[in-house]
Amino acid sequence: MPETDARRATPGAAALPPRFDPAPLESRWYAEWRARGYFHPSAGDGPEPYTIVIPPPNVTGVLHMGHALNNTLQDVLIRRERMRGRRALYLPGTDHAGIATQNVVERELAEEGMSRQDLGREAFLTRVWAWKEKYGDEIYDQLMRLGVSCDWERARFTMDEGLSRAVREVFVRLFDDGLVYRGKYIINWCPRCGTALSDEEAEKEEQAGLLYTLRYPLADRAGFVEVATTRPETILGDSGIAVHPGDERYRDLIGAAAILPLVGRKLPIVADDFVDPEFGTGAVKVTPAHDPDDFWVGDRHGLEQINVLNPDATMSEAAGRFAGLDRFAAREAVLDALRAEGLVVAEEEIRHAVGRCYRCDTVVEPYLSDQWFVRMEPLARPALAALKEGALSITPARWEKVYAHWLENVRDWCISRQIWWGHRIPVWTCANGHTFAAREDPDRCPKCASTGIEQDPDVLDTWFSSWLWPFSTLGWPDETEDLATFYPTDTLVTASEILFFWVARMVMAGYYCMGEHPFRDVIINGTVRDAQGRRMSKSLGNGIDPREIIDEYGADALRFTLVASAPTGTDIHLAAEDFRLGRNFANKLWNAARYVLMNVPDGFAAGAPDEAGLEPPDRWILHRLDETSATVDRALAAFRMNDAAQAVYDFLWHDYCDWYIEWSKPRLDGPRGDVVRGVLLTALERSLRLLHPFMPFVTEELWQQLPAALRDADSIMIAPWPGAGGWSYPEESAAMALLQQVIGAVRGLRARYDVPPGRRAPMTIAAELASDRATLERFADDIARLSAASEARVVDRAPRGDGIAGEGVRGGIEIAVRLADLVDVDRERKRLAAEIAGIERLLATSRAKLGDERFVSRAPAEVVAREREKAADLERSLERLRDLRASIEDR
RNA sequence: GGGCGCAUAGCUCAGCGGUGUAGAGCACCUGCCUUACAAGCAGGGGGUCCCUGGUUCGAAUCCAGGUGCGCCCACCA
Repeated sequence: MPETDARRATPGAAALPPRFDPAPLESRWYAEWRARGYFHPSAGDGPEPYTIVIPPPNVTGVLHMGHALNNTLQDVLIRRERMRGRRALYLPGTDHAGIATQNVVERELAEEGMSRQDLGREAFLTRVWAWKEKYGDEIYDQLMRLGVSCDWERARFTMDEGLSRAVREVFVRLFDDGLVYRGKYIINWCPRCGTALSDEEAEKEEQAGLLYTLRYPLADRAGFVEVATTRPETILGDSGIAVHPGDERYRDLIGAAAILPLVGRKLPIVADDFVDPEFGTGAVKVTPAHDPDDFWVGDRHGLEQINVLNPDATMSEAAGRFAGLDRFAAREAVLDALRAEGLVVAEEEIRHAVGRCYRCDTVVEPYLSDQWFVRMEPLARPALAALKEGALSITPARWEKVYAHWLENVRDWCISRQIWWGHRIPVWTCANGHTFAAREDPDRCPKCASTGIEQDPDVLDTWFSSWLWPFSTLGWPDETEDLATFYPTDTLVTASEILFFWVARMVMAGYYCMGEHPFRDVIINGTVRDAQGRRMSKSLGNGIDPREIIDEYGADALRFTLVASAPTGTDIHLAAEDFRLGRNFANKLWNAARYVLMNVPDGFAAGAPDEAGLEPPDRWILHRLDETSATVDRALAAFRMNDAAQAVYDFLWHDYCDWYIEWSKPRLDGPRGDVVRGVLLTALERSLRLLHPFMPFVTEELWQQLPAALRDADSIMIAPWPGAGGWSYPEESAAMALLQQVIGAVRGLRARYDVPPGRRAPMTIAAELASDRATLERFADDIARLSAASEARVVDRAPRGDGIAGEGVRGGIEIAVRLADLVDVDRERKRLAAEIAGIERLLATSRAKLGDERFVSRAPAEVVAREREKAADLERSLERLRDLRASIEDR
């Protein structure tokens, strides 16, 4: 840029290129903040703490948009509280993600032609740990690029020594309290992963299937009974038939028996309320080992449990001649055999829910096996009470109902998994059959001192460590200073999918272990979807990689766009180009700062502006700044991060840049130049602080360029959060609003009559009120300059006739311009006709309203008064337009 | 089968403690390289506020029913 004017050649301005380039400053500032220890609050005595624990991403995880949104929201809250002077702890970590991680390593092994069984348990675990050491921290690097201010010195992993101790401690406590039990139950079995899944991990999916009606002969008499099934292969495990006790059709059969085809087993016919007489034939085959309902029916009626499946979903020995077949092959084989005997009487297409493994999508099998469970009901009680007593809130509030409903109907939690990677269940059995849980690995049985002890081979569900996350990460079960300082945590931000998996269970664990809620507020963030509204997924290939967005537009752009794009809890639909919103805003801010810095001479004595020297535009922008700051505070208190982001955006772009900077231009060289400089700097500095939680990098970089006297900290990160500046100037604000309206009207007129930008026509502004006139006269030059008029003359009555076009600004104020030769008369005639018709229409509506006795008598007086004003305004406009039409026709 | 949410401009969404001619961003059109920013500036076009009914002086907004879409829960073989 030309540096002809020495005053403008400041070091600050010279350092800023006209285009904002985020990459270099992001890495520089992140390293700097970290090195200075800003992320690491101290425990013990000190200011009020504020804590957020991260929802730990899987160690196998790669940063996706969901993480980016979730962690940005948390960082916004954390950075603001830090600026407010609280000891803000954002505690990061990762989850060992049992099945997911084991799958990754098993896949690696498979490529080498090996299985985990080939390696053996010890060697396999060594290998998983090696994988974790190598790749486990990658997600941290990705989070750092987002700019999140996590305390990396406190990062935890769910299989850390400390967290493993916490897991043991809780398990043993639950065990000793009788809340852990082992039972033979129907669980969801994933044949591919070879493990049990909790109910939450088995995702139900509606799909098309066939419902077969099968005919079973009766045992001791002629005839048959018909039953329906979608899984014919399971008939091999049938051990009874159930009908509804009140079902007339089957009354005689209760107590009798049927014969299971292909097998010949005798099936007692029992009566049970669970049967829906309306569905199918009203008779149900009972397969206690392969269906959860049937399990309970069998339990009530003492029916045999016959497991016809192997863990890999091939048919077991119990399946007789079908043994060894895969379950789906067996289904066809059984059907063929039944058809051969004429026992398949109907096949019907239906839609039904099929469970699938949430990790690998394999169809899960209801499967009878020995598993460990946690009794949930006693744990759920305080978690439910917390909500009702207000110790816990969920935003958006509608999720509170969902949370409560789940807790009220909570089922026991299957916590054992038949995999190797995870916390091994701390239960041992001795040679004499004693079973016990222990905090430390024992070498003998505590009851009989037998040394022949064996540990349960299974590991715990991954969530059994993550439900302890808010306190295990702070050192529990030890009474650490961290725990005393930072627990309970304050805000938990997470996705709705894990409300039950994780959030509800954390609340339970919080009360059970700590006697206190683990966090005060739960924020449910929405799902980031693609432009078509589809969930971003690997298989669809429609995901937007946050790292690519950071590379292209910068972390600030990514953060701002995500936060500003949707209200809390609402899904966000985004295409990659949409992130230009944030990129453009960062660039706008950058250039606004460039402008200010270019116009602030070296050594400018910056300080709070002296109120006495302030003119209306100065007061207006400071007034707006205070309003914005209040809006941001209100929005953040209600966890409406999008509204807060939007408020700062609107202020900076539309108030500060569009108007105040433009006002400032001619004044900088005038006698009040330094006042304007002071206001420019003050407003910029404060809005940088307001924006910092959302866009940490660009705000820090620009803030550092400001005169040192304005900054009372080494970094904007630890600068105070802006409160009210005490700038309340409603009158000046109203005056400025009037000017903006007038300028808008003049610009509109010019555009409407195609006045070329070079042509500076004179405008006349008529204002009836003397006070309005005074304001307009005072700023006539600004009006002319900002609307590209050659002159703005202020009068009390608009001139009429002689081709003068007008534009009403509002009651009593009008803009007039002599059309002279500027206008195509024909076109203008048409335009006028349309406008007159429009106004006549509005006037008719308004008059009808005012003529309606019911409106006048029943509506509030002020509403009626406003309606009268409106009608009067319309009448005035109409009169004006008719005059104009007449004067055009004259020509 | 229950529960919850959504339906407003071509797209993504505000507005919905009731009141003047329903807003923003993107996209589109017109004119501007005005020395902070063309990643910008100024102006503009574009909407039976899903449908039906009700309450009211007045409904995008409140109520009821319907339709469509989405999510969650659930043992219909």
